[in-house]
Order: sequence, then C-alpha cells, then structure tokens
Amino acid sequence: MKKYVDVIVPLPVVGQYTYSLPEEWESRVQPGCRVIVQFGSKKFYTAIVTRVHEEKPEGYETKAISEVLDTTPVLLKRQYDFWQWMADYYLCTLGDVYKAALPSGLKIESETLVVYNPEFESEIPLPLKEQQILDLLSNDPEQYVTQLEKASGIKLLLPVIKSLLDKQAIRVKEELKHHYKPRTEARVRLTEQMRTEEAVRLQFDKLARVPKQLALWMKYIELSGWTQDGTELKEVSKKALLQAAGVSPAVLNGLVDKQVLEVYNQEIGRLTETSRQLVALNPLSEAQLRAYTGILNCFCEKSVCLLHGVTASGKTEIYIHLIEQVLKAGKQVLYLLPEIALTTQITERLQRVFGSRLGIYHSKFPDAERVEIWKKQLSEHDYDVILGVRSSVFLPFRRLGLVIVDEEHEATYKQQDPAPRYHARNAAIMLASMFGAKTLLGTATPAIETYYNALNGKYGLVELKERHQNILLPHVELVDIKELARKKRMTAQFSPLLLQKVREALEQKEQVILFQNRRGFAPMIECRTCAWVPKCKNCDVSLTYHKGLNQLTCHYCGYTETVPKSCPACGGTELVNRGFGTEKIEDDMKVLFPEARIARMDLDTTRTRTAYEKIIADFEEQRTDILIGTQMVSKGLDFDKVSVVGILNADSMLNYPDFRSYERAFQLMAQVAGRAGRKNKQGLVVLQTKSPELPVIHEVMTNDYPRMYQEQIDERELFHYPPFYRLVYVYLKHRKEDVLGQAADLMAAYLRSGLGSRVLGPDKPPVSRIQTLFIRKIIVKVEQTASMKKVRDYLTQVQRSIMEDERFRSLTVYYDVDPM
DNA sequence: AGCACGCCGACT
DNA sequence: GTCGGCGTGCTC
Repeated sequence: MKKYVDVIVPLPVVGQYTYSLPEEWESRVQPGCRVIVQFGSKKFYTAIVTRVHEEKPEGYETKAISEVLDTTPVLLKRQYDFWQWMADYYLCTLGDVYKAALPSGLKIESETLVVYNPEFESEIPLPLKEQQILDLLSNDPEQYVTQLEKASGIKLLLPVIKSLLDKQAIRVKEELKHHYKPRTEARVRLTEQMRTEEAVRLQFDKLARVPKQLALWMKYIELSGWTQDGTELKEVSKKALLQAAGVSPAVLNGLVDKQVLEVYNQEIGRLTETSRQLVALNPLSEAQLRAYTGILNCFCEKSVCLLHGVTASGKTEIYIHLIEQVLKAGKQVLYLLPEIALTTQITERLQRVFGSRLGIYHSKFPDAERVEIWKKQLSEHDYDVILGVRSSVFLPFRRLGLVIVDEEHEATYKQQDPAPRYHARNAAIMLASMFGAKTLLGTATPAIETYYNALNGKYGLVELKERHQNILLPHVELVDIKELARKKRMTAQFSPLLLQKVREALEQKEQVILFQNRRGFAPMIECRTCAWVPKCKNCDVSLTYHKGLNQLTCHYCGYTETVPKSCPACGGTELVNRGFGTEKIEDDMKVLFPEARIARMDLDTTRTRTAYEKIIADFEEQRTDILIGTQMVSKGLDFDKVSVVGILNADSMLNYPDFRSYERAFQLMAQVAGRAGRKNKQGLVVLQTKSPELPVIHEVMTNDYPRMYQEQIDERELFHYPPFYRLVYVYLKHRKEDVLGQAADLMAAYLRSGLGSRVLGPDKPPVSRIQTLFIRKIIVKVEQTASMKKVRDYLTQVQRSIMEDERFRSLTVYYDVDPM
C-alpha cells in the first residue's frame, strides 16, 4: 500500500499538506520527524510529519518528500498537542507555532542560487539591469539571489532574473542551507599498528634521535594515560597535546608520517559542563517553610498555585527546595524567568545547587547552542531542570513535573509581535496540565488576572508577608501635590515633606531613591489649576501633545484636536506641558542639596552594561546618596541602606494611555516602595499625587492588593470597554496586522473568560471557533473607511446578538485569562 | 512566506 | 499603447 504523510510547513498557512512517502523511507519516517518538502514551485522547507497514513488525497497529485532528516522524532506527542492548543488558543496557524518553537538550526530552508552560463553570448545589447547582473556573475559564477540583490541594489530583481533565464543566460537552482554544524575537535590517537604494548615500548627507542618527536610522543603517552596493562586510553585533543609538549604542528606531522599517531575529528558539544562544587540547600526559615508546605498542600488539590511573597522574602530558596523535591520523584522542572540579563544571581545560585542537571535556555544564546539543548532534551541524558525565558516552553520534555513562573506579572512573558502572540505564563500552565504537572506562579506583585484567579479559588494562594531577615515593610505617606501646588508650596516637583525627609535621611547618612516614571515624559498637557488632562472622546485615554502642530492626538485611534485656549473643567488659562524627565529632577536636586552625591539611572545613563553596573555598585557601596531613576530602580538588586523613597508623580503612570495603566502603576509603585527599609528601621515612602482619591492610591498606601477590573457582562460593559473596538478601528483604518492580532487576543480573552466546557457543552463549537468567526464578521462588515462611530455601532449590535446567545449567559468577564 | 495572476494609473 | 503599483488566491 502506498504511504502518505501529513506535514506542517513553517508558513502561516492553515491546515496541513499531504506528500507521498517513497517506499525506501517508509520504515524510517514517523510522526514528529523532520522532512524536506518542496512547497510551491521552487522553495524547499523543513516540514514536520504529524501523521503517516495510506489515504490517497483526491483532487490533486501529491509531491513526494525530498529528504528525511530524522530517524527519531524531534517533536514529541506532548509537544505536538501543545502546539495544537496554542494555534487554536492564540488564533494562528500551526506553522506559526512551529516557526516560534524550533531553533532555526533545525529548520533548514532552500535559497535560490543563480548560476552563470559562460556559453551565453548576446547578439543584441542587453538592458542595463540585466547586464549589471551578468557582470556581477562573471566575477563569481554562483550567487544567492539575496546576495545579488544587495550587490546590485536593484529592488525588483525577480523580473530581471526571469528575463535572463528566458534568454538562457543564467540557470537557477535551489540549495539547502545547513545552518547548524556540530562542533568538532581534532584529536590524536595511536594508529592501528601501534596499539600493542610491544610497539609502544619500541617506539621510545626509535625516536631517540629525534628529540622533539620523542618529547611529543612521551607527552602523548602521559596524557592518554597509557599503562602496560592495556587499559582504555583517554582521548587527547590535538591542541592540548601540542601545547603541553610545547612543539609545533610540524612535529606531530612527522609522527603522523611515520604512522605512529593519527589525527581524527570528534564531534563535541557546545554546552559547557559545569564542574562547579555543588553546595547543599540552605535551610528554610520558619516563614519560608510555612509557605513551602502551603504550596505542597495546595498542589494536592489544585494544579496552579500563586506564591504572593513580598520583595525580599526569599522566594528563590523556596523554589530550590521544591525543585529538589520534584527531582527526587524523577520528574523535570521548567523554571521560567522574564529576562536572564538581570538575574545572574539566580542562574549562579541554581548552578551551584544543581550543577550539570541544569540547562539554561536563552534567546540571546547562539542558535547552535539552542539546537544542542533541544537535542539533549530528546536524548537519554536530558537536563532535569531548564532555566529559561519565554520560548523555553517549547522545549521537548518527557517527565515534566513542575513549572515555576518567576515574576509572573512581567509583561515580557507576552509575545507581542510575530504570531503566535502567546503568553508564556498561560502557555506554561497549559503545558503543565498536559503533563499532569503543577505550576507555581511567584511574584511580589501579581498580575490582576492571576490574583483574581487565586482569590476565586481557581488557583491556590500562598502568601508570604514577612520579609527575610525581619526587614519591615515601609510606611507610606501620601502627599496631595495638587493642593500644595495651588497654595504655591511646591519647590519644583518636591513637596515640603519629601524635602524634609530627604534632608533627615542625608543627615543620618542614609540613602534616598527618587522615582519618576519615564512615561511621565510622554508629552501631555495639563491644567495648572485643576490638573485636568485632555482625553480622547472615543478611547478614554489621555491625548499626546505635539508641540510643533499645537495639536493633541490619540495614540490609539488617531483622533486629533487643537489645544484648547482654556481649561474646559475650570476655565483656567494655564495649560502647561507636563512630564518632567529625570534629568530635570537631577538638576533641581543638585541645587537643593549641593553637598549630596547624586546619581541618575535611566535609559540615557545606562547605555552600556558597565555603566549600569557602576551605578548600582556605587549606590550599593554608598558612594552615592541619592539615586534618581525610572522604573529601572524598581528591579534588580536589594539596596540595604535606603530609608526614603520618593514617588514624585504617581499620576504620570495612571494617565498612561493603556488599559492596564492602573495595574502597572500599582505594581511599579509597590516595587519601588519595596526598596525602602532596613534591617532595624522601617522605611518611608513619600507618595506624591494629584489624585489622592483614586482607589489605586489607597491600595498602594495600605498594600492592599487591587481587586478591580472584574466586570459582569452587561449591555454597557463588554463592548463599551474601549480596548477591543479601539484596536479593531486601528486595524480597519491602517490595516495593521499586528493590531488585528492584538484585537484577536483581546476578544479571545473576553469570550474565553470563565467559560468552561460546562457552559459550552460537547456539542457546541469550540470557543476559539466562535472568536474567529466573530472577528471575521466584524471585519467583513465594517468597511475600511469606517468611522469610530460606525465600529462602535456595529459592535453594539453584535453585542446584542451575543447577549441573546444562551451560551454567554452568566459570563464573567475580565481581561487576559488563562487556559481552561 | 513566496509567487503568479490580474487589474488600474503615469510614462517611454 | 505598456511598465509597474498592490490586491487576491494558492501552494499538497
């Protein structure tokens, strides 16, 4: 019976493609193997087999696969299930997931090679462009199209190539490019005839008159561990041998010529073995131990647990103990981190404990190294613990037992630009559930949706409120700077209280951090008297100020208006450009405290890594008194001598045009506040704001975690909630695919939230199907020229029809939720 | 993604 | 008249 294979191609095409499987490969190919296929008229791609069958497709002739790359699968069943889930959940194709998942070294593609035909001679003069290409080819008769494109500078090269091809001046061929090459090392061994005790012994005498060769020979015998009893010899690298013997390669060649030694190439891995001395686990403190057992209890009944532990409560140590526990049970652990750059402490700590059982997977690593980690995970000697960033959720696991998502709230877990636009935290939860494994989410400032899920019992919740080594949480002092500004009691942007506290801290030789969100620098205008900020009529976000045009523009929908002459709220005429950069703050502070040592940490002053590290080191070692910075000061190291933290303008964060601005503001403020406090003294946070009445301000003050943003679906809420229709509008107006992707995500989140199979029922279409149809419908319906009003009207209509759908009754909506 | 096909505006 | 813009559709 003739066999066929269904494959995934690394392209954004829906569905899979069927190729015929030549008989010779039938026994080798199985689901999960990579094969080379020709897709379209010329291009070759690395495709992945998902199914081997005998169903001859109807309606078209199948092509045969061109090459088989693997004898054992690189994509395991579990990973394929995960891919399918991701494609479905994030509304993209399997090809998109495939592209994101595999390191590029495992995805060879063909490139078109243009070959010069030396026999070609033209009777008539050729067009300029064609002649130019032929000239380039006469220097180097085989070149890639991309190469020629660059060299010639011709934008539309294809028609030129085609014309030359018709004239038979050139030929083209497709060539597969192998990116991945195993690293090899030249090694030295005894030749066949030398592998007897007799021969080795004789060789010493034979070389007596050639001192350099003798020295090399003796060194080899030493390094290879040769003994008379004929034990297995150690492998000796050529480089190491020559270096140890202190002779030139020519000496070795002499011995090779005499057929005493021979050189061979051995494949070696790029992954460096860490032969570090392993250390024992640190014992847990009482509070840590309570959290640890809390988590274990939690995992008895729930598959996800949130560890809400304040800054510096020692979460890492708890993770390490959990990992140890899972490893003892013979399972694997995936430890996700937002970015490895800032967390060398964590990698080093884990390496010290787990040594060579730990693998690190980072997108900044060379691709070849990532290929090797992938292959290692498929082998018998796979890593037990993987420490990695977002994309490591795709690595092949077989015995996954636990996933840890550290700093769970971090936005870098969300892939924004190319599809699949996945959230690694949510994807990891799904991955874990496919393995029957547990997920631990750790953070000091949970994302709202996570916290919501924890409060509702979908996730377990373990709180760790005590800081390590008994450092107290800081006291927060609120300052209404709107009121103070009216009374003209502000000095630049500092309240009298803040200045007084800074002065006191300096007198006590303590340190100060001043925090100003860089986003506050986004040009906005504001009424000096009542703090009114112009907002977009459609989107309810603050408008950005364009000085040159004297206009206000909405970043989301493009709505524009001229700057009003007076404030519509209070009639005041002083509308000021708002947003002070850290630079201005630095200058003002230097005037106010000329004796203090002041440093600034923002994007400008931390261009290089060394500059960044120097600022941190100076502050840690108290060579700086006041550190002024953007959100950078909220991350990274624990400063121990900080007694005062000033948040200069909380409103700049609250007014940022993003529907998550409140949540982000809370997280940032809580993190910055966490910098204040010392072993024996409670820290102080001076929180300056113009909107003291906002709940989020209260929440920061009381360290009461926000519980807002959950909404019941009703007529007003769902589609009048701006982000979705805003995004649809931007898509319609500018045809931006990425915006559509975001809209799709958002829409998916809306509809998926709280919906389980219980609600939908087995006979109902899957949720994502509804979403897709839904989005298609909207886009088809509203023409490109649609106004915001039209979009809104239409959405209201759709909303009504959804309301009438019984499947969506009793639906609780909140944004960006997790897999069911 | 690439590539072919097809349909309208400014140019030899 | 056509060269070249990009919109649409297809690839096993």
